[in-house]
Parts: sequence; C-alpha cells; structure tokens
Amino acid sequence: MPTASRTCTAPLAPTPRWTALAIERWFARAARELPWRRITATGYRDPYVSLVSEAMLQQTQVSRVLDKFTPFIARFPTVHALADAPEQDVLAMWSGLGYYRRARHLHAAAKAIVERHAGVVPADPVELVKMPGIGAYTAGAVASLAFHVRAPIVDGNVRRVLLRVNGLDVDAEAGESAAWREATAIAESARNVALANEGLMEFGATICTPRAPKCGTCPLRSRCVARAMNTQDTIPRAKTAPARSMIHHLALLVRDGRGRLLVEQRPGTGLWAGLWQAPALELSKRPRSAIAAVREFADSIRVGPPKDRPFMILRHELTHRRIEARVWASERMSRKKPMQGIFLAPGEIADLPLSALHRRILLSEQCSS
DNA sequence: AATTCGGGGGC
DNA sequence: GCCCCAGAATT
Repeated sequence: MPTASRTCTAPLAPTPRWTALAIERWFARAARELPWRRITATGYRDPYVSLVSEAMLQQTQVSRVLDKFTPFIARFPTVHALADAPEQDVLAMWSGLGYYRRARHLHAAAKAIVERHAGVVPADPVELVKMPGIGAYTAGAVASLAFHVRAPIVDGNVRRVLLRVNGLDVDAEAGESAAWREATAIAESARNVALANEGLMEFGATICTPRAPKCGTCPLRSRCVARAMNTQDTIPRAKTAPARSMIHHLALLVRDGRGRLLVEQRPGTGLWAGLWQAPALELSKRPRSAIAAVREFADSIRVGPPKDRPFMILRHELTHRRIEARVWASERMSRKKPMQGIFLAPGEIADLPLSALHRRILLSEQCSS
C-alpha cells in the first residue's frame, strides 16, 4: 500500500474524444424526434430546413419553435419560395416568436443564397457566416448537422456542458473561448460529428440542465470534474442582471362603421420594428393623468373621445423593459374630420405581424365585441 | 465590451 | 421574481 495516498486530488478531465463518443452513444439512443431532424433521400437532412430551424431556435426554446416551424415550412417549402415571398408574409409567419430581426435576416439570407449560390445552401461555414443572421453557431450547426462538416458549435447548452465537464468555474462569458476550443476538439475527434454536436445540445437541454442537472443518470458522470467537485450547480456562474426601464402604453381601440379595427405600423427601427399594433402613445413615465393624455392623443389622430376608464390593463416584460399598457375603447370616429388610416377586419388582423402584446390587445377586443 | 432584440418556461 | 433559452448585430 502506498504511503502517499491521494485523498484530495482534482479529477482528470475527459479527453475530447472520450466526451464525443460518450455523447454520440447517448444521443443515438435518447434523441427526441423533432420535425427538423427528418432525413431526406440524400441521407442527410434538408439544409434549408436546418437553416430555418436554426434561425428559429436562436435564443428560443424547442417547445416554442415547435408551434411555428411546420406552418412556416409549409408556407415557404424551399429557399426559392422564401426568397420570393414578401417580407410582410415572412414576418406574419414569424409572429409570436420574438426577435423579428431573425426573420428579416433569414429572408435576406434566402435571397443571397438564390443570387450568389444558385439557390443551394452552402456547406462551408466560412460561406455560411457571410450571410445575414448567421453567426458562428448557426454556420457550424448547418454545416455539421446538414452536411457532416467537422465544424464546432457552441450554444448556451454546449457551453454549460463543456464548462462543467472540465470543471471550469467561471461565468458564461469568461468561458466562451474555452468552450469553443473544446468544441473544436470534439468536432475533430468525433466519430459522427452531427451526432456529437447535436447530442451535446440535447444533452445540455435534457440532462445537464441549468438547474438541478440529472447527475445520477448522466452518461458523463464517471469523468465529470464538476460532479466530482460538487460544483455542477454553480457552473456557469451567474452574472448581475441589467436594470429594466418602464414604458407606459396608452392604446386606443378604434372601430369604423363596419366594426373593423384601426391599426398602425411601428417605425422601421427599434422595438417591434415594422410590426403592426393598435395606435398607442408610448411614455417613459407614468402620466400625471392618463385619461387626459389619451384624450389628447385621440384628438391628435382624429378619433372620437375615449371612454372614462380603460377596459383592459396589460403588463408585458422584456429583457430590458417592462411595459404597462392601458387600453381604451374610443367612441365613434369623428364624422367632421374623417381620419385616415388602415382598418382591418378581425380575420385580417390575424394575418398581420404583431407583437405578443398587441396581439393580446387586438384579439381580446375582437372577442369582447 | 456592452446593448439591443421577444417571448415564454420552469422553479 | 429570477434565470435561461440550438445567438447575432450593432454601438
């Protein structure tokens, strides 16, 4: 028996090869069936489908994307169909997913693929990353998952998994470059890079979760440094949250004689750029008198006076803002000064690109009428 | 390097 | 309430 027993030695981190093979083995058995994972006659998945799903999945959970993905592909089945579609149609199919810039970028990327690559999605991540809305992650994902190119990918899941397995007790930002180095080594040593890459993400989403990771059934636990040192719950370290500003919306619901609702389009930049909504006054402070403000607003857009009280108050939270919307029903429109604007019937409103906030406003008025 | 861009799930 | 999510572009 050795006299110098090792009682408190840090465990040895696994090699990239070991991690890749363990993840591949696990994923081959545990993969969820998702609509964008279907294999075509080529033996690989449709790269256009991969491109759409990866754009939708940016900062968006799988369960959210499931509702929107199939209708989107049905409406725009090919890269040509998407490239030829009006932007408003693309936004309408994206409505409710958030981060609408992604939809515009995806649309622009489809046009670029048609114009510069004869309508064929490139397999080279160096080419992919030149397209609007495609960064290092999405380029690597399309290249590796749809073409089996040995390109690395690091998303929030992969970063967390690799930091934990290697016991790097840092915050997510500090661990970014280390995660890319490790992901590169994994992609290069994997047996099947598509299985290894997608498996790492799935593993992070279902086993090595942000909170309460399932270490008891983890296929990596024999070699996981975080598990051995009981740091799995603190990796990656949290960062301080940004302050949130308050915005007050005073929205008006205006109907014409046929019961249609007035809508306006937001400016081309900033929050909910180019999306449609009920006409609204937006204030950075709570108004001294909301009713006075909304009366003045109604007069300025030439509609009849609002009722005395809002019929609905909605609260909506975004990452950097918190929005309180008070919604007034306006009385009839002024006949003397007929206002100009766009009125839409309920069925037509359903086809507009609307933020979740204004969808709630407009649809609830449709229901209450 | 820090901010902006949505919306919702999970605890 | 807080953190996070198959991130990317802009400042």
